[in-house]
Amino acid sequence: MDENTLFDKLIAFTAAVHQVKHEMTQGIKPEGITPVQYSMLEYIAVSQPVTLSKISDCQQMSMPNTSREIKKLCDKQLCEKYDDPSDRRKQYVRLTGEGERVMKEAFGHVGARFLTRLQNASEQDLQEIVHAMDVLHSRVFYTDK
Amino acid sequence: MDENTLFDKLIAFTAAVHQVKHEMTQGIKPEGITPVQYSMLEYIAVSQPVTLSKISDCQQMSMPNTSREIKKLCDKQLCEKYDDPSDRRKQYVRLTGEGERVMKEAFGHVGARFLTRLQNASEQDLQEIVHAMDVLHSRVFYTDK
DNA sequence: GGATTTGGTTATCAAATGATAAGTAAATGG
DNA sequence: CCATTTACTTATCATTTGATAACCAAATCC
Repeated sequence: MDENTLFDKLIAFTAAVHQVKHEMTQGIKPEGITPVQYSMLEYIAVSQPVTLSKISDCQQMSMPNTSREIKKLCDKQLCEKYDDPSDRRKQYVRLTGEGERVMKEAFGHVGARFLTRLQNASEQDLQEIVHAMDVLHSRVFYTDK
Repeated sequence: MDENTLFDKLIAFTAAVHQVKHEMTQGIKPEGITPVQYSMLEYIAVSQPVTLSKISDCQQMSMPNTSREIKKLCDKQLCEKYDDPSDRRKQYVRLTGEGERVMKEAFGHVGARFLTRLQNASEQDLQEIVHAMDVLHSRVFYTDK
């Protein structure tokens, strides 16, 4: 396998995913939420409950800025903090009911848009697509570190 | 195929790609280039030559802002504009030699980081990965519209 | 050939984001 | 038990980004 071919494909592929995701999420962002906040909500939605430090790490933003943005999201009642009983320095963040609702709706819109791309795919095509995602997710785009 | 499973996987997958790409490109950004500018350079690198309107469309930023940022990149000698002889309103953008060099280096760093994720993959694994990218790129994450 | 559209520019403003310094309180480690 | 580290907060500032209005010149459209 030619290494450069692989790299070129990786670059092109990640760029494409990035762009399509960008298109898909255009206009769905809940009222009054900034892009960074949306991205945090998305991360919380799939990883909750999660500490501020973890959010800071994974979203690659400084703790002060993470703290500020989470505070804003809490003010908007989209998420809430609660103490870790075993370590009182730590605070976990989770979505509120409203936050769940908002993100569910956002994900629904994204889903609907993806659906238009998949509407003339056969059952077999879908199987293949799911398999491809599993392969790449587990082998290349894993995020645990 | 359960539609929700597919959506959940799509959401999780795009989030993972996004995050990994973010990690991969951390710290590689050439001196004095902002995130938006880097993203534009990346787009130009894989799509050149390309008009300002097209960049504006695909990067989903307004023409005034596109114009401003491209101007900055031209000032930095990373890209250059030239006229379309058949339509004198249009201007194409392409990387300069220096721009090519800078992006090649950036892509090289990203490639190297991906390599560490793939170092214990067999030839067969790599084939499978490339195939998976081809499937997803052509069926789900195509960007021509 | 005059109105409209297309492609792009300049200027300006507000908001979002990133970075830094300085602080608190709880846990951990000799 | 004192020093250090971890988890998080508050405040502040500069830069980036997004949005809008007003403009020019070339192309196109009746």
